[in-house]
Amino acid sequence: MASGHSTAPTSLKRKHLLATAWRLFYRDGYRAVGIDTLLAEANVAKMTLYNHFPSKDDLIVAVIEKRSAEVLAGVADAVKEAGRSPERRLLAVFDWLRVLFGSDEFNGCAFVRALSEFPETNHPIHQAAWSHKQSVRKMLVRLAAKAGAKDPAALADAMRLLIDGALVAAHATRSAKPASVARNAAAGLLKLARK
Amino acid sequence: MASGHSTAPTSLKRKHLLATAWRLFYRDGYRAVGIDTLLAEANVAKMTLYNHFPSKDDLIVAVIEKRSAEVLAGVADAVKEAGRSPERRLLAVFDWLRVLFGSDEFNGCAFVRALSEFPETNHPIHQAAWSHKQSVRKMLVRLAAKAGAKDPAALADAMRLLIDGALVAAHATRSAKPASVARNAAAGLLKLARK
DNA sequence: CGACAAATAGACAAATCTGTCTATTTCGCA
DNA sequence: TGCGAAATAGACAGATTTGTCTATTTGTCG
Repeated sequence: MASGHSTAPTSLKRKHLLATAWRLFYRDGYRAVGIDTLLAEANVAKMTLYNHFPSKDDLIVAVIEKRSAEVLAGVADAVKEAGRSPERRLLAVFDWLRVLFGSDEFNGCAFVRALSEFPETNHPIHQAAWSHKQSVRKMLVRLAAKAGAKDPAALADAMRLLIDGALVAAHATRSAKPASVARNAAAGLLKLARK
Repeated sequence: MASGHSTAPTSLKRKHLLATAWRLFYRDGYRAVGIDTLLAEANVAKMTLYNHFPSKDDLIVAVIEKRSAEVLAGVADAVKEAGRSPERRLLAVFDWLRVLFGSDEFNGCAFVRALSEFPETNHPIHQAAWSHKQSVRKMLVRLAAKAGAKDPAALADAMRLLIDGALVAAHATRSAKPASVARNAAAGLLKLARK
């Protein structure tokens, strides 16, 4: 095995390609951005791309998985910063959302948009995007359980609806308000779920 | 003005094009379906299409507006069939969703998918799709007010999040369960909103 | 320096995209 | 039957799509 640069997933070029692909795909759409545009923007040769990724679809899947890891880490951080109160920890997701919505680069949910652009359930990109939503759900179930919900899975399911709905609304309105709406609703549902 | 066939919005060819476009766009995606594919499927000449619609984007907008009218009428029907109870009328939206999710052709929310495929806020297609969501919101505000919510707009906003979240989840899972999850959550929120 | 892997530019394929144009035929209606 | 609009097939433009291939250069490390 070679050491310095290789086609391994640690390659610098690969990381650069992933970063550029994320930026363009998220800004304009997965289908809307062509390979040539990406290569020009990244200043990378075409064969380098196809050396690291078998196809554009594989690149998209890699971008989604990378983004998923970042989001999960970001939310976990927000939970950690929320302190010890189980209720505050559960609702920290919506604080994270509020910050996200306030960002200039925010352009909707990359995963919802992937599900939309590749509507076929069996499509690898669709599955990668949904896999992320399932990971979020798992986190929500844990937090809901610690917050005293009688049926943590049910509360997590409802919260997921609020989150995805807020992502859609914030995208279209360019406003952070849906984060507050969702947070208030989730707080109410938690109250009911504890009784 | 001519009578029988014309380029007026009542044209038979135009309706046929809209119906075929809806079917293909909704199944495979707005960008994914090319003009040639649509024309072949509809058995219509290219110049006929461009005689009725200035561009593909205009066609997509027309498809979305047509679908919006159908959805609003369908939901209104569901509300009417729900009887007199204001609470049941408000929650009728979720019964309509359950039926939608159970359909074999269901493939996610055409409007969420349009927002996703055309993420730019100013884009006419994006605006047409969001305009539908605003119409739904107006309906929800009215129903929420009659159901006794202290802040009908706030309840409607929360319900919209639940609805859009359910549409996304039902798309990815091919299940009608999100309709029940959303309905239960909405019923809980209504209870809280009445106090 | 020598060797080898990685990255490069760019041609190329074969298909597809939206939209335009023309010449012809079909169709409805008076 | 004949007028005029509507629809047709099909060529065409010009750009763009993903992916392959080759020949060359760059870069790194022993």
